[in-house]
Amino acid sequence: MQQKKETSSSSSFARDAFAGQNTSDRPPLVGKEIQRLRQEHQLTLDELASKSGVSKSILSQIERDHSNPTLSTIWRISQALKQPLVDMLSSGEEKPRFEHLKVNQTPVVSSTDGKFVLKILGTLGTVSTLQWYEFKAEEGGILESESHGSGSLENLTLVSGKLLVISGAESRALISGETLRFLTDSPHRLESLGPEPAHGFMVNLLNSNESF
Amino acid sequence: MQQKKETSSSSSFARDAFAGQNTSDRPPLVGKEIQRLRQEHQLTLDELASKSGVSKSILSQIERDHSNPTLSTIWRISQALKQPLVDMLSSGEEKPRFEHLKVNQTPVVSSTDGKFVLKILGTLGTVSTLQWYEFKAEEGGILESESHGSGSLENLTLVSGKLLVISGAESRALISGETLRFLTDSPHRLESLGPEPAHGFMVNLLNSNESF
DNA sequence: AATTTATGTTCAAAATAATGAACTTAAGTA
DNA sequence: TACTTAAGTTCATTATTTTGAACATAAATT
Repeated sequence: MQQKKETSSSSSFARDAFAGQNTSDRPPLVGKEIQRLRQEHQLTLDELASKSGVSKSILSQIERDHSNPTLSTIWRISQALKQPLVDMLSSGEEKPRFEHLKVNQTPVVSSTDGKFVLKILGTLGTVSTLQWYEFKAEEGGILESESHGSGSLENLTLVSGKLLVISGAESRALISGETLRFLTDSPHRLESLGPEPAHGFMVNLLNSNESF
Repeated sequence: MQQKKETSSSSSFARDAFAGQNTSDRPPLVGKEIQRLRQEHQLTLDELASKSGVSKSILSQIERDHSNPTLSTIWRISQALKQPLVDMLSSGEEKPRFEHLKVNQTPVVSSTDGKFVLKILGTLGTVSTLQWYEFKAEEGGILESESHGSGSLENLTLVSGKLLVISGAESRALISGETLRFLTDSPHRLESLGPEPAHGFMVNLLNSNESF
């Protein structure tokens, strides 16, 4: 340590090890994110320093990516900024922020007569436990479904039109604006009553616990 | 430098700053996790050292939580173990609970100017991990949201109108029929571009540290 | 303009993380 | 048993982070 680094502004850290954006082969650059959060919280370096217990000089350097902070340092900063440590680190990482599905990329299922159209808007869960849809059905359009498995739940909101929902032995008629939540552990059926087309959304929880 | 630490086995780091489990007021202890991963990969300290470029002595200390690694060190280790840096750090962290979520329980939320109306259609999950909405917004209607937490995902489908979505530094314009899936771990904003009112549907996954 | 005040940056020194070599310990083998 | 090999730990040294104080800069006040 007799051999000091040249000077902070030309530290080997920023120049050699971490220069440039975090294009996947370098540790994340947390500087910008920390600065953003600090300013969002309306804190000065002095204030953040006292809140976090990290000296203001190192804060200044970290924000400018002139230092390679220690785990404990990052952690103390994240605490002071009430930000999960993990978020702060991943903020610099390139994550797919948006996934934009154009009109023609949205999967569409329609009944054989074409009167009932179901657009699959999304799915979640490794074993497909959740799916949501938009549907449009002209008068007489029918969607028949098998059982989705024990405990499965369908949440249906009708935006416009009239709809008859039959599940098991029961049935309900829905009018515009209403929401129905029902079990789909048996075959069920949706039918547009018209005269105007039915339009709505569904969120389905598919229970895949095959443990019964 | 003249004043050396006593000896690594009684380093002030482990004893004072990081002793005990990570019960929320200390930086995460990554040692156990790194060791687990290394052994899972059937690597010796020497092998991991050469793969990661981190010296084996410091690896040994880090695994025993006798050192407070640098961001770049943790990162190089995570690369060698093919483990997302964030996962390695969060393994010891306690998961953020979401009691503090201010998502309104009221069925309908509207912006102050009344131009953006959000209908809460439903919720699922014991800790409110899933919510879905219908929204309608006339031209200029704006919905501002805080971060929903790390890993949170918003799935937005526009039925009609035009909508501008801004999340973090990025933004997208949506036209009728399109779907956008984006991360909501930072403040974000929806704006109806008009002239016709925007109408759509959202499914939000409010998740802690699931990697979707 | 001169002074204060607030904010951020740089500097020398101190603390500590990282390195490579030497040292243990244990397991296998002649 | 002695010898070798393999894996991990400790040691002395080197490289860096971190600190606190001094410095710079800009904005506000007298």
